[in-house]
Amino acid sequence: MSPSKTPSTIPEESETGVEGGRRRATINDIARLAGVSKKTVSRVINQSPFVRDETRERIEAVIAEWGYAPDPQARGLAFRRSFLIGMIYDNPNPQYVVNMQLGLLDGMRGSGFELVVHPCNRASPTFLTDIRAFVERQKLFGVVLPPSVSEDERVAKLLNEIGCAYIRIASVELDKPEHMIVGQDRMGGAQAARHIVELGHKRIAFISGPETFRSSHERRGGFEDGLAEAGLSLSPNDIVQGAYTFESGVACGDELLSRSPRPTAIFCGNDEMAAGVLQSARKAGLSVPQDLTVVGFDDFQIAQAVWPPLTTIHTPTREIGRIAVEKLIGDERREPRDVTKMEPNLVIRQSSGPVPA
Amino acid sequence: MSPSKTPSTIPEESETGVEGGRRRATINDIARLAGVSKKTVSRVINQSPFVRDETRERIEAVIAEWGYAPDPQARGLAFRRSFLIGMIYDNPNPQYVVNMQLGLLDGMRGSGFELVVHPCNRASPTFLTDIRAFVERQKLFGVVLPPSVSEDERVAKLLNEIGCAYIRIASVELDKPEHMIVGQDRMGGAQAARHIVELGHKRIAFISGPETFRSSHERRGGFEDGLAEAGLSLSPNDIVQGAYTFESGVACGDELLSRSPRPTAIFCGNDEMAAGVLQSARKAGLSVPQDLTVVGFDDFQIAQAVWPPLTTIHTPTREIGRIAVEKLIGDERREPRDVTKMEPNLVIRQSSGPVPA
DNA sequence: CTGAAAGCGCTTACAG
DNA sequence: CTGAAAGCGCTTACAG
Repeated sequence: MSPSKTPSTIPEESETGVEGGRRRATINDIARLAGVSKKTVSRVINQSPFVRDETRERIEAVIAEWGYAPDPQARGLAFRRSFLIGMIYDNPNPQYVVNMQLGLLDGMRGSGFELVVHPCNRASPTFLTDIRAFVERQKLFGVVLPPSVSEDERVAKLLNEIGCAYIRIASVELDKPEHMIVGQDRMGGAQAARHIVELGHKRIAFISGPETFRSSHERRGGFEDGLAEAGLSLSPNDIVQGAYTFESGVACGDELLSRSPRPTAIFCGNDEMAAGVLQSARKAGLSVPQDLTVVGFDDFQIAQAVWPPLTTIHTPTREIGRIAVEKLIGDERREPRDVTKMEPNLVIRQSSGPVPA
Repeated sequence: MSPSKTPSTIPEESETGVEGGRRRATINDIARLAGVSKKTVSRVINQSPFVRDETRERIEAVIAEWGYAPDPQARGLAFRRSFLIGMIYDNPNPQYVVNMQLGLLDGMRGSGFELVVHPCNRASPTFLTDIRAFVERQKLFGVVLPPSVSEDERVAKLLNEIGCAYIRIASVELDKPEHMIVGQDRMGGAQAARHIVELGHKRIAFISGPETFRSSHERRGGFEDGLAEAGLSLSPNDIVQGAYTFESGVACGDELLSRSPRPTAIFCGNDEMAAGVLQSARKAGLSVPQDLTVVGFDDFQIAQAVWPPLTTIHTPTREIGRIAVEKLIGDERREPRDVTKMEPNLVIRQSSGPVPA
């Protein structure tokens, strides 16, 4: 087909080179077999437009035949950037972490990128140093930051300084559009409020997440927005501070349910706390939803594992992860990189019902 | 201190090179600054004994001063092996996955290795091809296989063929000692049996995990061992097949509790199913532990989130992860690489109690 | 549209 | 105990 300077075989190949072959093909092998220079093969790999169609097709055929895939380490060394994407997170919820990882992997499937996970601790004295060492040493292509580390301005500043691409996943827009995926927790809070209002409740309480999570404020704010639409509002007394944990849900539930008159509906900042309230209600001898309506947020596994199954606000965590990666590795020329917004939605199960007569 | 052939500075360094420095030091910089060849620096990095103490100290001082860390990509390219460790898994439990990841990261802290996660699906037609491509392309240093993918002999065979180091985490020894970490689920099953027997139960049932998980068999076998110690045994009728899911726990609970006479104690293959049985008991109007004793396995988060909190068998997932990595990257000369065994242990909470009068 | 040279930051033989 | 040369598998200038 075309002259090749050396024999058209790969040294040491005893079998097919694909199945059970001893040595993987390199760019040199492909170049030789296709009768071109390695630079031209490189152009094909990197989708350069400056290759004649005929040449490209010939090279692509050889690549396919040999099952060649460029070595990410060599490519990374030359590019001065690896093909690794870091997930840096401090979210304590296993379900969230796993869903997010699956979403990120969805987004990089077939791209040649790999996911490197990096839990962190914002309270650690080496917090920023650790992240910097991780990113610089691995020459990460980019990082994805879920809440609450996504809300830390120091991290964003650091990443900008060292020139590392990043996506922040948060409940509000806290950075330039190209860096943001917004979960719109506020909208979810309003959905919960409308549902509770429609059921006729008036004595309504809210269990908030920790102050340090932006989502705590958004979910509360949205809830108040939704109540306001019906002319209702939350007094400071109606808001109790939890910690997004099951135990804190129990404690907050205990406090709210001991009041007189007690609330007929409680909206919780997440499912864990809602599950805690369910347990608190049981201890108090109250039936859900007959005596008390409980609404959660997130729609993680626990929402369906408790009894009764929780009415909650579903957040599309996995989809958010996929879109985050696509935004990170995506084709810059494809579209203006505006902020990406995701919508939560209400899932009605059995923990919510009409206000008791 | 010693002659250096070129000026003792790093080009382009405008600041300290550590904080806010523009360029990271390379092996060449260190060699020049220490007045040695890069090969000698390489010897220090790789802990070669053939370096004079004085030389080593001088080089180490320069390395520390500049905060130099070798580039993993360049090192990997030369070594023909990356510094990435893969976790290949198909375990459906988020808590297990996260705990295992944390354990693996514990084991690699400070080592320069990074963790690349790779969920897989044993039912996929490209299952083995995917794993092969992942391992070969990334030139993985090694992989850790938790259950149930750890139980797949095809994967072990593939890894052996392509010469990739691996550790299998399983409930029994299914490979050479150097490849195994054994969870000893059998022992845990026996612990559950002894606890139930001590409480005086005679009508005892077992809800098994899926046939495809080795742990299902081990947990049952251990449970039967423990019962046998007290002269008790399980008839085929006392064993119901679940699927390690909450829903399957509900279904199996429904079946067992509709029998007459019904069992007074149910041992479940994992916590998820035990939580399902709790829900089933509630539907049937039974109190736990007054009317029914329920015992789980794993001691994941859900064990404490349900009501009553579950008596269960704690498995040290995170520790197992740490030890798996240590075994993988550990110093070969340190010790004979025998099989590593981990012990589960009984955690008594409120779902178990004396047999009803 | 294509290629020869130099380089990314390390290590492996091979000498001494 | 130490070093100069060659190479790992790619890409970036620079030519043509």
